Formats: sequence, structure tokens, C-alpha cells
Amino acid sequence: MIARVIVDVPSRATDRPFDYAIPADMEGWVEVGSRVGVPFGGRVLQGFVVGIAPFADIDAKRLKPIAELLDHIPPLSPDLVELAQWIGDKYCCPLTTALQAMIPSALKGKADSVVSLSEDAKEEDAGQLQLDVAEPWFQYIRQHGEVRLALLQERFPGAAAGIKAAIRRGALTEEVSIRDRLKVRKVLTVFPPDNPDAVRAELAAATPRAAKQQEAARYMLANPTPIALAALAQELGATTGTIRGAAEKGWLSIRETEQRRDPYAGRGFKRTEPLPLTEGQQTVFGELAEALDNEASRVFLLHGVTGSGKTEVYLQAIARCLLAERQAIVLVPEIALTPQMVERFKGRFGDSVAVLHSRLSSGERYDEWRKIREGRAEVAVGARSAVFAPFRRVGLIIIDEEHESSYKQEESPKYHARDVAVQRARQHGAIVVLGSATPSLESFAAASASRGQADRAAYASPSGHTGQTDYGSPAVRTGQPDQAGDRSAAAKRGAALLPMPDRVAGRPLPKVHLVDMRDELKGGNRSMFSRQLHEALLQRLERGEQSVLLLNRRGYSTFVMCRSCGYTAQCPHCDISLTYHQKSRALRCHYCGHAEQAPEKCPSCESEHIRFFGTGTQRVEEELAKLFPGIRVIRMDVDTTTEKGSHEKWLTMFGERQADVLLGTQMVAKGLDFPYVTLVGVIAADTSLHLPDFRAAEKTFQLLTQVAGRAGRHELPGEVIVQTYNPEHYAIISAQHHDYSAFVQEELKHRRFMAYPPFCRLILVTLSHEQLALVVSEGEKLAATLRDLARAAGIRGSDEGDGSRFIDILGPVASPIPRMKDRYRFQCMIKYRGSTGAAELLKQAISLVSGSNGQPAVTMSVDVDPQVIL
DNA sequence: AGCACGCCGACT
DNA sequence: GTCGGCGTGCTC
Repeated sequence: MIARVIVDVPSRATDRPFDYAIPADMEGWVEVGSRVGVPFGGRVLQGFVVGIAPFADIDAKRLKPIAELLDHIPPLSPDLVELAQWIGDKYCCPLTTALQAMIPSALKGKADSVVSLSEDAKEEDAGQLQLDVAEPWFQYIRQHGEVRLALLQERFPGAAAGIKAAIRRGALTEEVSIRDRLKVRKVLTVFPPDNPDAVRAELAAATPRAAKQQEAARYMLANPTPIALAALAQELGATTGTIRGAAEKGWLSIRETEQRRDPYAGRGFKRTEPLPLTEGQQTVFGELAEALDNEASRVFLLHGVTGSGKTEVYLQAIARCLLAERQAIVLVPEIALTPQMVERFKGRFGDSVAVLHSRLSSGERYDEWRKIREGRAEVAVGARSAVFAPFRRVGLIIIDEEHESSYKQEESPKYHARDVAVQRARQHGAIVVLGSATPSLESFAAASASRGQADRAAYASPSGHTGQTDYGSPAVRTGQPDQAGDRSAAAKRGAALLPMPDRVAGRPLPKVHLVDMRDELKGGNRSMFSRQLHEALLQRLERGEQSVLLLNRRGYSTFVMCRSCGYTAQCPHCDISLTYHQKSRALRCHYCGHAEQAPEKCPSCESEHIRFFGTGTQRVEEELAKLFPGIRVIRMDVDTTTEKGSHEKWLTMFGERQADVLLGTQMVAKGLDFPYVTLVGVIAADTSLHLPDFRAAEKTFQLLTQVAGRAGRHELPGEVIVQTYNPEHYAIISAQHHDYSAFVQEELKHRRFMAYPPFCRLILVTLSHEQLALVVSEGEKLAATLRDLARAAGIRGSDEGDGSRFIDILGPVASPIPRMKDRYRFQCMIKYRGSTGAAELLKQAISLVSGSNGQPAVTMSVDVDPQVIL
């Protein structure tokens, strides 16, 4: 047999499998998803096995053998390898990049596995675990205790399948250590005595000597669950020496066990029971339950207003999914992955919840990941990359706040977790639930394409958008005839829309007031607080209620400007303004890290009138202190939340009412739920409205709606004050009236007119190189090649407005940041609609403009479905 | 990505 | 005559 291996060289020239011979002793251990070390061009590289075949494509004499097997249990399953393939194709990235994104970063070195008999296998008669005790390898393990898997592999050829099955059934315990990078932590653990009855008798007859040791023994007899040595000592008020003494007498037993880092250990989670569902929740849950029972892949768009109780529906759907012995993945935007959120899932599902997010150390992440792979977890809650949670049978994938742009990865692989989730669900016959109060236009369009007349009346009616994401037909995983025979063809293609228009307990949505800041200015108020907001804040202070203030800072950062000559400090390596950092009094570049001392006077005109525009939130904080002496403000922005855990610390403080005002950027808009918040103020609603990005209005509407939803979620009614210079803009008016439908209707008109998603799809190609001329000429070459290819494929080059397929290649033009790290940047935008195979054409075009080494002359970076255009 | 092979300028 | 510049091409 030979293995087909993707080597870890992220380049187009090596982005194909290379064949290797499987050495006799690895036979049976190497499978699809295995991580191996292979000789490649004179050195040994890491690679992933993506196929096993009887024969190689090349002459067998040229084959080299796999040098080493890096893990005995493959870190990836065949279905994840297949998913990586899909990601590589769709997002135009090397396959190895997609594969690497699926495993925890800790898994980079060689993993050494040690197996031993599990407690079960020692005690039970082996028959229950379907063990053949006569197997020589089994005898060997029994004799030696802990055995390295690599050794078993060497000594017992052909035993691979049997050993792996034993691990899977829990007869063997596998412990992994990764070469020098990560050691599994060992901890001393106290177990009850091996012969409890004898010890009981002994204790009954014992003298009063060694009272503490006896106490320890009685404790372990009464509470036979293993406990950490240190914890027991603390519990009994004894020293570890005392307990060791008891162990020496045989009254209890101390053994080394593997410590699994549990970042949430020690925090008791109050168990919660399913809440009775409201009528609206019940309807939605019913639909989800039915789809779960069908085990056919489907996508649902759960459009629920803020406070409508989406999370409870998620929880009950997960419970339903687990009943069928299928696992669930919950994706949450990174920023919303707060303890509050985790608590809700841990509270309902306890230890079978694994949590994955970027704030964990790589060791913690690895342990949570293993908990999933080894079947000790059934629910994974996490950010974007949790979509790759290595479950065997995924039944449900929930994407909360589906519209969030953080689901798009900005580095390669530039995947969108929502689209990957839909694909993964197809593989598993799972359902996807996209939840949001403000669905993205892409998802909304996908859902409305399949909607019936009744729904259509309640929402805007877009049509002719065939550029939408294909959210797919029900999977044919079971091979059964299509369940949806009675539904229209359209219904089978898109997502099903599930509206939840009411808040729980009939609580009203908060009243939103718009304040026209131009009038304030005319009235002589030059402060950043309107009279109305000032008044409302004062009222909250008097009543002891809390307020949330949002400074919509998107699109402007802190910078330095000379008021005499207009000079602004620029990065010498990038075409971008330097950012001012008050703490270090330094000017920094966000893109290349360049830093310099902030100047005392203008370097250009020597004027003293150089001004540092500090972070907006700082200025608001200062003004608050001036206007409301004694006011307690918590400021949350990048400066105050970089420290690990600081985010949670501030929120806890605010929850305990240790502050009157929570002031911050986007991060205060998401997912917070505090009962005493009755006022939400938006300092400047428009800053994100006029960005040169086609999603500017959508982002503004989403932000306003989300932040307004923070008010009045409990008994006290809420009020929202939005300050704006554009009170007539549809994004702002729609947010004021909580009218998603009105917003969508208007926004879709613009998108259609401008031919932007969801009426087409985009691919952004950015070219970069030190030499400007080369970037321009290669850009021209690429655009021309693409146009030729499209024409040859018989695809029209422009939108005819009739909904038919086309590919339009725009550019090359200079990128919004035309130079970064001393490299010039140009970009081409590909707009297309329908099945044009645009990604495939682009790959072809890139290889056509590439040299004989398979590499283009300039760096080309491809972003499929870009989220930020700017 | 690395590393080897290969064809033209300034050195012992 | 040789050491070494980095252009082109390959890696199972």
C-alpha cells in the first residue's frame, strides 16, 4: 500500500498529493487523516495523509517511505480531510493550509502516545469490553503497565486494528505527550483503598493514634470518587504528608493521573432545567426537532428579535440532538464568548461541554479538543474554528449572531465559518441553525428564495438574486428519497426562515429616540452629549439605574495632526496614518509594527499646534467626569481589555452595579444582559455609515439594533437615545423602529442597483511586490487572462440585469492601502453570479500568469466572499 | 518553501 | 583556472 500525502509547504507548486511507501511496521496505522513525517526534497517535512491506494502514480522505484508516524490516532477523520479539500477549492488556498486550520496549534510536534489498561479493563471481565485477552499485545500491556504505542507498533505487526479498537472502546487509556512542546500534566490523586472492607475492619479496631490518617481513610470510604491529593489535604485541614502516611498503611491509594486542563474547573455551574417555551419558541423548536429527527441536512435562519429567547431554543434543540446520540457545535462570535454565555451551556449540559476560543492557552485548547475527539464531550461551544470540532456524528450546528463578520477568517484559509458549517452539515446529514436579530443579507436572501407566500407578506420580497450562497438541498446521506417531496424546488435549495418577532414575557422592545446633532449645534450645544442624552443620564444616576454608552468608532482611529499645516504622521513603510498610543506616547503602525516617538512639534512646519487625537472613549470618559462629578464609569476598549480576563472582570463589575455607566466600542453592543440597564446611548451613529464599503449601511443597522437590544431586557423598561447627523437615513430610521424588514427592502434595492451581494458574489485578488511597475503589469496580465478565460467559457462579462450568469473583472486598481511593509498593493475584484466556476477560472488564470516554477512573479492573495472591502 | 543545478563576473 | 552570484526547476 502507498499513502498519498499533502506536505506542509503552503505553495501552489506543491499543492498536490505526493506518494509514499508505507513501511511494513506502519501498515494499518497510517490512514486518511494521519499526520506523518516524510522525506521531501532532502529534508523531512510534516504532512497529512489524504489517501491510501494500492499503487502509486509514479514508478515504484522512485517512492520513498514515510519517515515517521507523528500520532498513532489520526488527528483528522476522513470527513474532515474531505472538508479541507472543499475549503481549498472554494477559498483558493493550498490544501495544507486548510488542514492545518483544523488541528490545535499545539499539535505541531511529534506526539508520543502511551497506553495502559483502563480501570474498567482491569476490573471487569474483559469479555464485556470485547477484549481478546489472549492477544499477545494485550498480554504485553498487562505485563508492562504503560507501553508506548510506537513500541507496540514495532513488536506486534498487524495488531493496529485491534489496538485502535480497544482504545475506542475504552479498554485502553491513551495518554499523549507532544515532543517538548506540551507535556501532559501529571497530578497525584487519592483513590479509595483497593480492599475497602479490610480497611473498614482495621479502622474499627484502630487505636486513637493517627487520627488524621484515619479521618482521611474514612473520608475516602465515604466519598469514593478520586480527588487530587492537595484538594483532599485542604478539605481535611491535613498535610499531604498525613495522607501519604495513610496510603503507606494501605488505607487509601495514591496514584499519578493525567491532569486535564479544564479552564472552567473549580467554577461550579448551577445546573439549569429546560424552561417552558413560549408559543413562538415552541413553534420554532418544533420545526427544528422535526428536522433533527429526519436526519437530513437543512439550514434554518432563526430571525429572532433581541431578547426573544433564542438561546433557550438552542439549548433544547441541542438536548434533542444529543438524545439521538449525535453531537452539537455552537459557534459564537469571539467577543460574545463570555463566561455568561459559557455558563448557560455548562449549566445545562455540564461536563459534556467543551469550550474552544482564542483566549485559552494552547495547552488548554488542546485538552478541550481531545475531550471532543475522545468522545468525552458532546457539545462544543466556540469561536469560528470550533466548526472543525472533531465529532464523529454531528447532528446540529448553531451559529449565533450569524451576521457577525468575525466568522470570516482574515488570514488564509480565508473561510467563512457559516459556509463551512453548511458544508459540514451536508456531510453529516446535520441541520444548521443561523440565529440573528439582524440576519446578513446573504442569509436572508438564501432564506427568502425558498419562502412561501405567507412569509413573503411579512418581509421584503427580493427576487432575482441567484448570486446567493447555495445553502443546499437536504443531504442524501441516508440514501432515502427526498423527504421534501411536497415542497417546491426552491424550498429545497435555500434556508428555511423561522421568525421569532416577540420578546419573552411580552416585554416590549425599547423605545428609540433619534437626536439630530445638527440641531444641537444650531442650538449652541457643542458638547458630544445632546441635551436629551444628558438629561437621561442624569435621571439614571438619580434613580440608581445603569446606562450603556456606545461610541461607534469604526473607521476612525487615533492619529496625530498639525493644526497649522495639516500634517499627519505617516508610516514610512505603509501608506497609512500612524496611531497614537497614549500610554507609551508613541506612534505605531498597525500593519508593520513600526514605532516612533511622538513629536513635540510639527516635523513639517515646526508649529507647536500639533494635536494628538486620543482614543474616542477616553475623551468621552473625560467629558462624563466633567459633566457628572462622581460618576462611576467603566471604559471598555482595546486599551482596557487586552489583558487576559479583563473583559470578564469589567463586565462582572458592571453586573454587580459597581459602576453607573459602561462605555465602550462595539464590544458593549454584543450579547450583554444586565437587568438594571435602562438606558443605551449611542454617541455618534454615523461614523460607520459613510465608509466606502458596500456593507456600511448594513453594519450600522446591525450595530444600532444590537445595542438597542441591551436595554430593558428585564422588568425595568428600557430607553435608547441615538445621536446622529443623518436622522433621515434608512439604516438609522429602520433601527429606530426595530424594523428589519424595512431596512432589508431598502438595502436590497441599493445592492441590486449596484450589483453587490446578495445579487452577485465577489472575489478579491490582491497583488503585492516591492516593485510598483511589476505589480501593475502582473495585475493587467491577470485581469486580461481572466477575461479571456471567461469569454472562452462562454460567460458574459457584465450584468445584464436579468439574473443570468456573468463574470465581471474590475481593476487592477490600487488597494485602499496602496503600500504596506514597503510592498506596493494592487487589487482586482471579480464580480460574478451563477455557476461560473469563478474560483476555478481564477486558479487557472493564476497558473497561466505564473512562471515555470508554478509561482507568479508577484504575491497574489485571494479572498473569496470578502467581508471588508473598504 | 527550500535546495540543487547551472551559467556568467572578480578573485587566489 | 575557481568561488560564488541568484535565475529556474523539482520535490513522491
